[in-house]
Amino acid sequence: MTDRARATIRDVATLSGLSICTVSRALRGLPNVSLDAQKRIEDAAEKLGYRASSAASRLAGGRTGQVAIIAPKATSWFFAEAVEAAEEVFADSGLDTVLVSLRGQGKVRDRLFDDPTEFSQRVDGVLLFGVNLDASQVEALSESRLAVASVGLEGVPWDNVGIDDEAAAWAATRHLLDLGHWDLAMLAGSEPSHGTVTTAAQRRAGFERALDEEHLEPDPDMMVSAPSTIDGGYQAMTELISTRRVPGAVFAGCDEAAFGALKAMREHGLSAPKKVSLIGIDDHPMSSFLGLTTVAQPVPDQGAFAATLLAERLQNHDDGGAPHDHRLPTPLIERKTTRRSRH
Amino acid sequence: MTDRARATIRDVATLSGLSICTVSRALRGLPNVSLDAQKRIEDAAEKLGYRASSAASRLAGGRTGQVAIIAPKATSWFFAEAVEAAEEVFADSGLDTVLVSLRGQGKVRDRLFDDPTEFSQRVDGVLLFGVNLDASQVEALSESRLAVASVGLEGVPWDNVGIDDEAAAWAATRHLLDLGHWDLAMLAGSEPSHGTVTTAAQRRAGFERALDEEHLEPDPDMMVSAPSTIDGGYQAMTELISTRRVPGAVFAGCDEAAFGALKAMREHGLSAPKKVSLIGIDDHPMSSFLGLTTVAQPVPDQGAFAATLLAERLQNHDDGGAPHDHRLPTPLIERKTTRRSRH
DNA sequence: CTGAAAGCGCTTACAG
DNA sequence: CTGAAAGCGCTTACAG
Repeated sequence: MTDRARATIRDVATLSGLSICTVSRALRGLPNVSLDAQKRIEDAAEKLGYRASSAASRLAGGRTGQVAIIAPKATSWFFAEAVEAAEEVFADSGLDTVLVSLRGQGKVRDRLFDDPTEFSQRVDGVLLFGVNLDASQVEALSESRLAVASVGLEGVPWDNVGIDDEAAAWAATRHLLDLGHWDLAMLAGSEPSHGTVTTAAQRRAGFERALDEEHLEPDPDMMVSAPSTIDGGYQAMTELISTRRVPGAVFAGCDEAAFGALKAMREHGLSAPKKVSLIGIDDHPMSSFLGLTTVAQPVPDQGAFAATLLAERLQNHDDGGAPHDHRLPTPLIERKTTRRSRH
Repeated sequence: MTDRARATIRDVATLSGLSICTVSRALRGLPNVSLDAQKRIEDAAEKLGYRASSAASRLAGGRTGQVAIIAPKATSWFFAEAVEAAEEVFADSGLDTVLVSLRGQGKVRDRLFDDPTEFSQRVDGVLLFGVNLDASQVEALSESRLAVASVGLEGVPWDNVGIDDEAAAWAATRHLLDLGHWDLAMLAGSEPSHGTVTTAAQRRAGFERALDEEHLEPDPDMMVSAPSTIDGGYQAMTELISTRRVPGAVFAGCDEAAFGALKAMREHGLSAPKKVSLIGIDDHPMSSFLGLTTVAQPVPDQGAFAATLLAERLQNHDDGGAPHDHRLPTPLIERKTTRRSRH
């Protein structure tokens, strides 16, 4: 193109009749600019369609106008939705978003986080999606000049947004118990479900707490570990049915595992809720299609909220007070795979 | 952090005993550098962990080291997978990827593409995913200094990767015909399926061509338009069954529509392939789970291939010859929703 | 409240 | 093949 030359700060200075440096101050909302100057500068900038060069600005020690979104995997339903929502918020805040997928590889993560300088050169802040860092990485990051926020982490020294996995699992189990089921099995995630190591463990804890409240002893045979995938759920449920026993109800640690379980049940002539009640967690887009009862987690909301917090910190030059851990609600959505026990 | 100062080009120059400008040339692979100098510079850069500042480099008129991935929507299965694959290729080529989601809104697209200067300031190239541009936007983009590549477009003056939608639809229909079905219905996409206006139309054309080859007249009643979503397929199939007639076989313009069709059939006591044979296109991750026969399109491959072409253009300073339109194969995957007609 | 000067780390002609 | 100089468009102290 044609790239008709963009207006520079010098053009704005000339047009407004003020110096470059006053323009710079005015446009960044810094103090020590008279009302009159401010107005003339804004008018000039507007008329010229001026937009600061991010490269020049960054080089001179200012902002890049960019944030990084870092996720273990961009293809999963969860991340795709959360990332899109976050990107939208950033775009509305005038920030470009750099996407960094860890591809599920710890080594990519470590290369990146062992030296946050890598980032601080190109972005103003990072939004972490379920990326588990070790203590020294957390420290390095929080001491960097970067603004940080995350989704689905625990005990981090920056703004975090997530759900209460333990409570969600408890609610799911509680639903089963309330329907009169006491012979419960759990398809428990055996690995980071959204990259967060703790998710699976917490969901298991919620399950156990609900049983405990009813003075029910969890049957080890009924706790089967399953990767948080359709196939994982399929394998686990198949194993349960064919080598152990058919429980009265099943709590799948995530919806995708529940889908697999559904398939395994069907293959064994069992159906939900007729023979077995089945509940999941997540409210995957396919869940309503399959009629799966589940405990929903708000996915775009988590991404958007965390992005908003990060954008605000950036706007306020990071003095937004102490970091906060936000837990979003997880409503139970009763559909067709659970019903009252006949016992 | 601590941000221990990064090595600059000056450090590399000092350590290697050469001038800044020779270092700059050497590191960018430009000619006019002696073998000896080249080696000393590379060693020094390596030892210092030197990486050029993208801001400085950009400001001085060089590269940004960034590419933009522009997609209508980051949440759909197709884009999530293709984008991730592309991001991976870019990362391996040392490029950061800026994610831009159009959120399905034409106005966001137009604001962006009516003035590509917007981009050229921050990225070296753009990868378009099914983003339909009008003629003047295409021209502006191709005349810009940006390298461009795309997935799923048609007749554009840059590298493009996609599938042959018409041929894929033909193959799907052919499969039905080969099974002895002649009473065919199509659930035809009524809108941009992946942002590309032409996808739906081409799939419809492929369907019609296959019928035509058998001298079958397409029955207008059996061509029902359906948004390319589960619900779209559900509504369309419901309408077909309840207000028209039950065909012998159904070709769904995409797998998600096929899922919805499956549900509608089930609700009407019909099952595939018992009463009706059903085939889709895409090979959505859920398709194997549901046993759907389909014509697969390679999704990560399309993203990765297009990204590779773009990265190569960038590497070769864009003199890679004339742009090429690549069509990837779409194999038929026979599963459980189609079978031989009993007529 | 305002501006002249220096400098951020590169690249681009231009000499040698 | 190599290097000194100018400049990219900003921001940051520092004077006024």
